[in-house]
Order: sequence, then structure tokens, then C-alpha cells
Amino acid sequence: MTSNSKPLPAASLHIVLALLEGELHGYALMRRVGELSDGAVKMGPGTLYGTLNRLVEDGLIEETTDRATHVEAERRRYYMLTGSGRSIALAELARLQTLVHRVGGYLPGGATT
Amino acid sequence: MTSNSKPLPAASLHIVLALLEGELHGYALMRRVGELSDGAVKMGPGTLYGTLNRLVEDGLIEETTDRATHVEAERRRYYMLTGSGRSIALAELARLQTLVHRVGGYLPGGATT
DNA sequence: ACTTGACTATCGAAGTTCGATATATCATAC
DNA sequence: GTATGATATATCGAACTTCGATAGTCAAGT
Repeated sequence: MTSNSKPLPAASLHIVLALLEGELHGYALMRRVGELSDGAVKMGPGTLYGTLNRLVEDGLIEETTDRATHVEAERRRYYMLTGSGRSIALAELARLQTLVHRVGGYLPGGATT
Repeated sequence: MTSNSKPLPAASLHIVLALLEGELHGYALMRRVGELSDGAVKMGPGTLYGTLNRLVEDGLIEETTDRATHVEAERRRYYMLTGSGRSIALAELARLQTLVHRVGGYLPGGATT
């Protein structure tokens, strides 16, 4: 079994997809996830921080240690994908691409109208 | 507020997307949802029937009454999207299309490799 | 000083999914 | 004819996930 995991829950999915773009801190992630769906997906802090901790525990993401843009009073916690986190994110993206393509395929107009 | 609902939970989402293709009965839906993701998504009966009932209650789907292909000993229960169910399904599809497009957009190779 | 927005954090309630279990029908093979 | 396995619906409790409220700190603006 090369790939065995089941689909990520919604919040985890959105977070890892957003992190494919690059590292972000919690609050920014919250905003980005909303932006990626033009506001349709709204992740509150309860979901955000709990999910971030779970993703770290599961080894999909990690807090960055490189404080390149460190400005002393840095409250932010930045997260990035781990190697396996990235693989999983890409696999999930592929799964969604397939789903969207197939479902879109059998629509009359083909469009979302 | 023309559109107010929040994203559908995973199981509901997969069901309504599968039903965009046409009416299906529970067990077939279970298989179709798996097929749409090449087996990545596996919905068991516990999730399936509970979710179907919820979707009926919420008015997104309804059991079909037209027994065109009725063969007497009909054990199956067929479901189809209602008008609003279809709108919601299309909106969800659009949301996923946007997400996939945007996330795919900022990837190096653009590919799923 | 005070308010507002950025930022992290936690908690309990509500909602969703999972997996096992049950029951019955039907087709195929033995 | 009867065992087997796929089809098909259904339910239950445990496990998991999400939600919304709440809380507190810090920086910047007024």
C-alpha cells in the first residue's frame, strides 16, 4: 500500500492547500482560506488552531524556525508543509481536480451557470 | 442575502455532486461517490443513509415517485435533486472549481506531480 | 486613555462521520 | 437445494470535527 490515508477533513484540507503557496501564520491562513473561495469558507479560530495542532501532531505541517523576517516582538507562528504534508496536499488537490472535472463533464451547459 | 448557506459537509457534498448526473438509489450513490475519486472517498452505509435523510429534510433532494423502471419487487429508493438542491450543488461545484484553479495556479510545475 | 484590529488560544456544545451490526433479496455456483 | 457473495436499506454508539463564544495580549490610531 503506497497510499493508504483517507481524505482530509475540510479544515485540514483547506489549510494544506493554502500552504502549498508558501508558509503562513495562523491568522493569515484563516484569511487566505476565506479568500480562496471568495468568502464562502469561513474558518473561525476554534477550528483553525485546533486543526493546526492536529496537523503538526500528524506530521503534515511544522512551525518554521527560520526567523528571517523576525522583528523582535513576533507573536506570529508560521507554518509550512512537511515533505509528506506536501505529498498529501498534492494528492488531495488531484482528487479534487478529478472530481470537479468528472462532475463538470456531465453537465448540460458544461458551465456553472 | 441571495445566498447564505455555508459549505456542505463532505458526505452531503459528494452526494449532491453525484446527483447532478441524474437520479440514483442509495447503494449506487455509495459506489458512484467512490468512483468519482477512483476509490479515494469511501462512504459507508452509516454515513450514506443518515446523510440522505438529512438532505431530504433540508430539501436538497427528494425521493422520486416516478416508477418508470419499476419492476415490481423494487427495493431501491431513488433520489433526485430538488430545484434548490441543484442550485446548491452547482454553487458548490463552482466553489471547488475556483479553489482547484487558484491553488493549482501557484504551483511550480502546475502539475500534480 | 480608549478603541479597534491583529493574533493566538481554549472550551463545551453541536454536528458529522465511522464501523459494526442487522436484515432481506437475488444470482450464481456447487 | 443450499451456501455464497453482491445488492440494498437501516440503525446505533463511539469517535472525530466544526462551530461560536470567550479571553487575553499587543500595536496603532484617535
